[in-house]
Amino acid sequence: MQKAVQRQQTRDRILDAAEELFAHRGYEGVSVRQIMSQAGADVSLAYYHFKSKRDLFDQVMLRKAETLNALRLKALEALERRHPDDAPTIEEIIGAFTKPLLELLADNHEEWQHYFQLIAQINSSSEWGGELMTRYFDPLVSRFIEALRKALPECSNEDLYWSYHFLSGALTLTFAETGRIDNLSGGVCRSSDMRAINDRMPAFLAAGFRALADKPRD
Amino acid sequence: MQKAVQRQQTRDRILDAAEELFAHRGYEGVSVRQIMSQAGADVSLAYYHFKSKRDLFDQVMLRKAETLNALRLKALEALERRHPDDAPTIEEIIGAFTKPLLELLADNHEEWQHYFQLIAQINSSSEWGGELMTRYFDPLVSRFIEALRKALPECSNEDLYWSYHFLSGALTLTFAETGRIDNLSGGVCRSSDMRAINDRMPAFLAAGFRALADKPRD
DNA sequence: GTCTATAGCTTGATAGAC
DNA sequence: GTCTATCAAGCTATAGAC
Repeated sequence: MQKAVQRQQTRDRILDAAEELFAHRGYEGVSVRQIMSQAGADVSLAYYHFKSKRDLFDQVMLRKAETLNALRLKALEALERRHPDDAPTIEEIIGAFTKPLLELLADNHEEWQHYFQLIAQINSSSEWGGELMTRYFDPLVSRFIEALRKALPECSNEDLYWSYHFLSGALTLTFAETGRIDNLSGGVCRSSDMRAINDRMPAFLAAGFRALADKPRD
Repeated sequence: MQKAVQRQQTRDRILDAAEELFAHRGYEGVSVRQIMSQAGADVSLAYYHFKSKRDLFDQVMLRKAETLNALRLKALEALERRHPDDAPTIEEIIGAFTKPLLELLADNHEEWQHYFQLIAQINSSSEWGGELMTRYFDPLVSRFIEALRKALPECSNEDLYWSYHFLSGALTLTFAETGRIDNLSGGVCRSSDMRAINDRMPAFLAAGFRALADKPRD
């Protein structure tokens, strides 16, 4: 039993190191050697625990996606239970989508920050964005879009998907905490100010959804 | 004179090849050899025309940023000339920010698509996003934010900067054309449908700006 | 300005001892 | 399971002929 525990711990240390380095420098910007050096283990162990560098990357993506998707689904289902007859507001549904991220960051900032930085890069990558985001997140996203459809029955499918797409861009960039808004605003705003984000993002995006839903059809 | 022309042509071919490959696979995912092979020239020529791989990358970024910034400034100034006394609407200002991208894509799709894919990756990169986007785009962005401030005098500085930040995420992801919305929507929406984007993005984002500007202050 | 050739290093991945 | 040692390939960058 002790062996199995240690095995899992080593595996996790490798995944943690890979997550952080991939998040900062991208898949191609990091070598297996650098990952194992940060994990404090020998290079050959990477290939004992994982099939290849690419397999290691996939496991990094998958590990936290499962946790995040489960929390988001739980938040949405709790919201729907509170509205057995009517539909929740757009703000509430978007809140169920974003609140889990804020809570995970509040609990363990560094660890989840690395993951969200990684997701932001993948989402914007022309090579991997379409395939990987679809694989890891779209089943859950479809579930959220269903909820949004019920709350905006007059909204066309196209408007709904484009609205979600704009949301996705704003969300992933925001949680990447690149520091750009700090520079642009001369210090007035800070990338890491999760309270400022929570106060603004759902309202901003919900207004966008409504604007497209209410827009007169051509 | 002929020599100077050929020199410039070779330089441009190298920049074109670098732009396309960096856009698809990122800075670290591409070798100078691959770039020069695509450009149809010898590896050593890369180091004749550019100081290093990183210098080549910087020149790729700079070349089109200058064109794009100039067109955006022209669009904003033309808009302001049409409103000598009153302020333009938020939609019009956002339109002046996004229309140049659509026009450049309409004229020369492939070339500018590569550049926008590159920008999307840089913007979302935790390593480079803050620094490079600031360097290449923030002077112009500050000019746009000034115009938005005039159109939304009741809006706080913080709300303005955060609103622009959400805009930036939505915009760069959209023009990256990753194909994700094609997958998510089951083909209902297409990443490359610039008409659909032009019909929706300014309205979506303008509504977001107004929602934050009108939000009661705590 | 464009080539050949190569220095000096790092890469992903594996074989085999213990 | 964890090490040492290593391979073949690819990398950035430069020196020097023409």
